[in-house]
Amino acid sequence: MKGKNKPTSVDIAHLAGVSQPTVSRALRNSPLVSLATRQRVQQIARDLNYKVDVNARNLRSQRTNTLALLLFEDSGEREAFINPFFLSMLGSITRASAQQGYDLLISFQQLSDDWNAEYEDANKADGIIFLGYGDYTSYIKRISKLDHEGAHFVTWGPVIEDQPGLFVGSDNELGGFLAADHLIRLEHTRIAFLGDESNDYPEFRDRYAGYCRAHAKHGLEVDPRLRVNAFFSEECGYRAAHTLITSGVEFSAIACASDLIAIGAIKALREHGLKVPRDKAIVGFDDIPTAEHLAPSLTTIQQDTFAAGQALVDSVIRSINGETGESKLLPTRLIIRDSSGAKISL
Amino acid sequence: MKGKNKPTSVDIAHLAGVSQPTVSRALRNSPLVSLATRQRVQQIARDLNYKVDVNARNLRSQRTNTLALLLFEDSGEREAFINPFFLSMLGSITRASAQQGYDLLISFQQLSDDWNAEYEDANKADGIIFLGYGDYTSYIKRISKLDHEGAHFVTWGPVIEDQPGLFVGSDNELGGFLAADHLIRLEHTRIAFLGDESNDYPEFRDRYAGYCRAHAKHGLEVDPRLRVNAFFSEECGYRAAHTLITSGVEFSAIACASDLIAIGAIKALREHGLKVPRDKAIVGFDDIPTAEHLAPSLTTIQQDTFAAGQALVDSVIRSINGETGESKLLPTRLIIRDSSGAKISL
DNA sequence: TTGTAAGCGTTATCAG
DNA sequence: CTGATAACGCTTACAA
Repeated sequence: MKGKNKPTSVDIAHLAGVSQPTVSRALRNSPLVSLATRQRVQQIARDLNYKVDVNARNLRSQRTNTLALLLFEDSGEREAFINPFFLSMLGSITRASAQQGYDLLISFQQLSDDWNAEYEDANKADGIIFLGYGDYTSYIKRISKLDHEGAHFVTWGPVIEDQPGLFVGSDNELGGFLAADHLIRLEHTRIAFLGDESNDYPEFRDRYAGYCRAHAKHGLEVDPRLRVNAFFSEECGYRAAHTLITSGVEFSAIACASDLIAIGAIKALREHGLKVPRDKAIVGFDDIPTAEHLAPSLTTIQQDTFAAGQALVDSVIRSINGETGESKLLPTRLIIRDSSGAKISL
Repeated sequence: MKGKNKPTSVDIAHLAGVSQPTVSRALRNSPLVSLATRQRVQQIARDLNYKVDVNARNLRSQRTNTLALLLFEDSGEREAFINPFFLSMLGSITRASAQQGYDLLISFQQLSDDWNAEYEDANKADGIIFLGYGDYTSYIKRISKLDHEGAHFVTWGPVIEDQPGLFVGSDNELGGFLAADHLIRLEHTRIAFLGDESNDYPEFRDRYAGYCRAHAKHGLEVDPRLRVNAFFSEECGYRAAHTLITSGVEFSAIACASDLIAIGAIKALREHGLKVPRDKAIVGFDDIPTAEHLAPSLTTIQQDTFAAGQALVDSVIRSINGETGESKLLPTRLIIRDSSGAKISL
């Protein structure tokens, strides 16, 4: 049934009347092999549909030409649901690694799992890209360990000085600033912030920090009662907005720590008879594909997933090659649409 | 710098005072090894953080425990843009393969590329999952070849009798039927169809066939002028709708061959001052995440990506294990939202 | 420019 | 239940 007698380099060596290493060299286009033999060997290889056995190659060379992408999610997200922002990242990482000639092995992990799992230890991959939102205190430990072991990896997340390993991340502080600054310029002074309150998630913490800086810049006080706990999901955003509305705390706008939260918040507002942006202005964060199609279309902070994918892949590869990598902070930008009421009031 | 002296099974053998194959057996929990040695060996392995080198293992066993996912796109899609429907598929395939204990190697290909590339030939993977929309006539040839070579693969796409290889796909004909039937029940008699006209894309052809069947069932003629060429993207849908509107052909509803097409069509209608669903009713296809958030929310045909991912993974794995697999047709269902005007007119 | 020899770290096969 | 021995198919050194 299997029918396939895969040809080996030895077979080709026989047919071409050369030694087996010569075949190997010829196929790698080594200039050490004469043009004549090189072409002869390559022709035969093509005829037989010969493909180098990567396992043998990897075993011998101790290199896999493969990157592993570990996507971890902290909370018990609904099965088979992936945050659309990470899906975009996944797409751009896939393209970037293909472009660099690396295969990509992908894996979903629970943060609770034994993480680095075995990708580099088992020689499945030469390097690892970590992607996800996670509790910082929990993953910083694992990362330190990996770093000590000399693993090659890069993490998507907060870019902080003096932390082990390489990081690539968006400028969340800037994003938070831009969002709040935008709303303040639209004359909002009571702006709620829907995001994680624990400070364990540096992305969210930084977005809030930017929010605070915008307030400071405009001489506004930050009212802690306007910060409402919400995690990633639409569901969380919905509940948070509901809590906010029923709390009686006065507000005229909401800066959301993610687009999913914003979607949930809009839903909650609508159920309370509040119109966006007429009654409450909304700004999201991420710029997921859905954002532009929402009603009203969502003003949000865009993260450049394309650049992010490239930067992540470049970083790991540099690390693999022993070059000293550097962490990289990517700019975020404000995308003005309808939900913030900017177009109406301008 | 690399600092890592990865332990091998030989090291463990020394420490445990047993032969190296015994170590190997113990680690695989073989009952052939006495409980005592098994535990001793496993303890040492844990202490040293030993991980089996997969390249050595794969080379020797000629099995990789890895699946390859080839996502191909036919047209010159915008870089880094992936059809959201395939992104969902990708998510569910990733989960399903993890669940079955397989690693997943993913790769984007242009249909023009040398496809099967080398995944199975190079022993990178034990089996392949093909995902994408593609010109049937073009890929059927490649698939036949793979089939002859005894490769283990499954294709997402049209489930047709007597074609080589294994297929898993949605019941597109049913979906097309449900969409048109729904509109006809809402008293539409002039329903445009926006999708590929060439018949080279069986998914689209089947959706149109279902559309025709619904017309026949209700005793309606199908007007070929109502079939307008559109491919996958929002852009295509936009242009197609524009063409339709300016053509002067009368219509009161549109069945779109994908949600992206529907999004583009809605945009075009709006620009012509036509309201959905008041002036024109719309039904999409796929049920991408954005569909429910559109304004108006999109009535569409849902494909069960969760079941699809599982079925695909199950199929390849069965094929790998030499079991005779069977193609699988997954049901599609109508999701009624606002764009078809159902809720209003009922 | 080519060939020879060795070895990458496992698992398979046999014999004990 | 355990051990010796031989592969798996390639790349690297080194020799010619």
